[in-house]
Amino acid sequence: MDKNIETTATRMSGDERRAQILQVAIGLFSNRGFSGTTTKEIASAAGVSEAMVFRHFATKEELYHAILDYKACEDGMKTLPWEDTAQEKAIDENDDYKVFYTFALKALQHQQNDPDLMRLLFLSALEGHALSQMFFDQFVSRIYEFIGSYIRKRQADGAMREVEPKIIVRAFLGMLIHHSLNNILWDKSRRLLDISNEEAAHQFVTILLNGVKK
Amino acid sequence: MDKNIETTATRMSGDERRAQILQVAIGLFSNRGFSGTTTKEIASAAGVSEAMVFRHFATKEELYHAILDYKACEDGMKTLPWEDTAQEKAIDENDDYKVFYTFALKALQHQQNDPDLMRLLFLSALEGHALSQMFFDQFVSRIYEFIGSYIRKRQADGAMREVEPKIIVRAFLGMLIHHSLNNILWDKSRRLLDISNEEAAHQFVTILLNGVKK
DNA sequence: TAATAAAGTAAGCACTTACTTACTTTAATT
DNA sequence: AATTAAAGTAAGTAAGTGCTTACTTTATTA
Repeated sequence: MDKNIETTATRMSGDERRAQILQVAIGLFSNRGFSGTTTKEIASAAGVSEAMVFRHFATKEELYHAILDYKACEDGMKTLPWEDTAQEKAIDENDDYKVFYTFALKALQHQQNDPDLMRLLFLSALEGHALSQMFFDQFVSRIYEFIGSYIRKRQADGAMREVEPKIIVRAFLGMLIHHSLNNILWDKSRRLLDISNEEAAHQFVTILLNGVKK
Repeated sequence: MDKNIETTATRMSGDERRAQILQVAIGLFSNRGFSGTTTKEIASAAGVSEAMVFRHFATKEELYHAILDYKACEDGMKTLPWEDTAQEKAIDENDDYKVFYTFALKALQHQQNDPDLMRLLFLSALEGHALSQMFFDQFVSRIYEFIGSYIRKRQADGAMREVEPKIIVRAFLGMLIHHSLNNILWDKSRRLLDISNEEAAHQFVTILLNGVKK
């Protein structure tokens, strides 16, 4: 009578099924955390028996690792600033506003489009998973270096005050990440503050640049 | 032979035991989350049988609620800005730096002294517990109003640019909370950035105030 | 078209979970 | 010194938990 509407030829190849289980698990882990998600839930959300989950991933832990790898590497690493030609041009031209605005807008959009990544990263950090630390060491410290070195250059130009660049980066990332976190966690309906990513990026960057210029 | 060293007359009154279980549970819940903590662990960390935990708190959920109540109300509500005479004086005198610096330093110190509160709040938000939302609605929105109204006053004075105050508050809180979160979660050894609370408060406030002044 | 390998499952294993029950120990009170 | 009420426990329970086993179904290919 009321069987699944489009799930007729559901049998997938091994790779397809593995990828699908991974996707489904991302949604669950990022909303309920590691210990809040059961392998049974994952299996039934994927529409297969639990045994299939364990055929593709030896342990629950291994599945979790695979997700963090996938999310942090595939998803996080390649979507961010370096290798962006517009950004490079702005850097060469010392167009402070453009450099920071481009970065900010990209970050805010990325976080809005994929809240799972942020949830996953915070949850794994809070739950003390090692992969979170690895992500921080590899990815975040590279951002500090990237923006920090631009700031150093502008300080040498006499265009910015002599403040430890890392502090400026922290202030900047703080605004961006905290804003996204607010939107994702507490103020989903934007009752407290409802602004577009463009507006947010503009205002944060304006505050920051006025705050550090000479 | 090697029994507990000081645990001779361990029998406590009901209230004492209840309070002790609560304390012990705070430590566990804030480090492992709700579903990552077992009632057995709580009991043995408190040095009693599981049955005692359930005598004082009907369910695990109820214990968790009691903790969030205790932490958010007792701990968070009363330690913050309002009712501080020095703060009130600074507000009356329009001493922007003092107003924001005092707030920032207090917040940073509080977060450093009691990382459990922050962990608890983020974990419960990520795990989707209702109490987290309640805390946000009651506490955070009041901070927005408190700082926001001061900003509005200074804007009327012509001392600050006409930016939606809530955006400024978000930028400010973003710097503070993100900085604490970094220290608590990823950069515990302060390898990336090692500054005192005073230094951090000073730099963040300087950036913010220069960023919004007219 | 029969052989084969991979996709799939049902049922269960050993163990853990939140929570209970029936009982014992301790300390205050009469 | 006997009574009583509360603090405490040992040993459960039923319903999960991650994970396995022994088996069946389906698609490909020799």
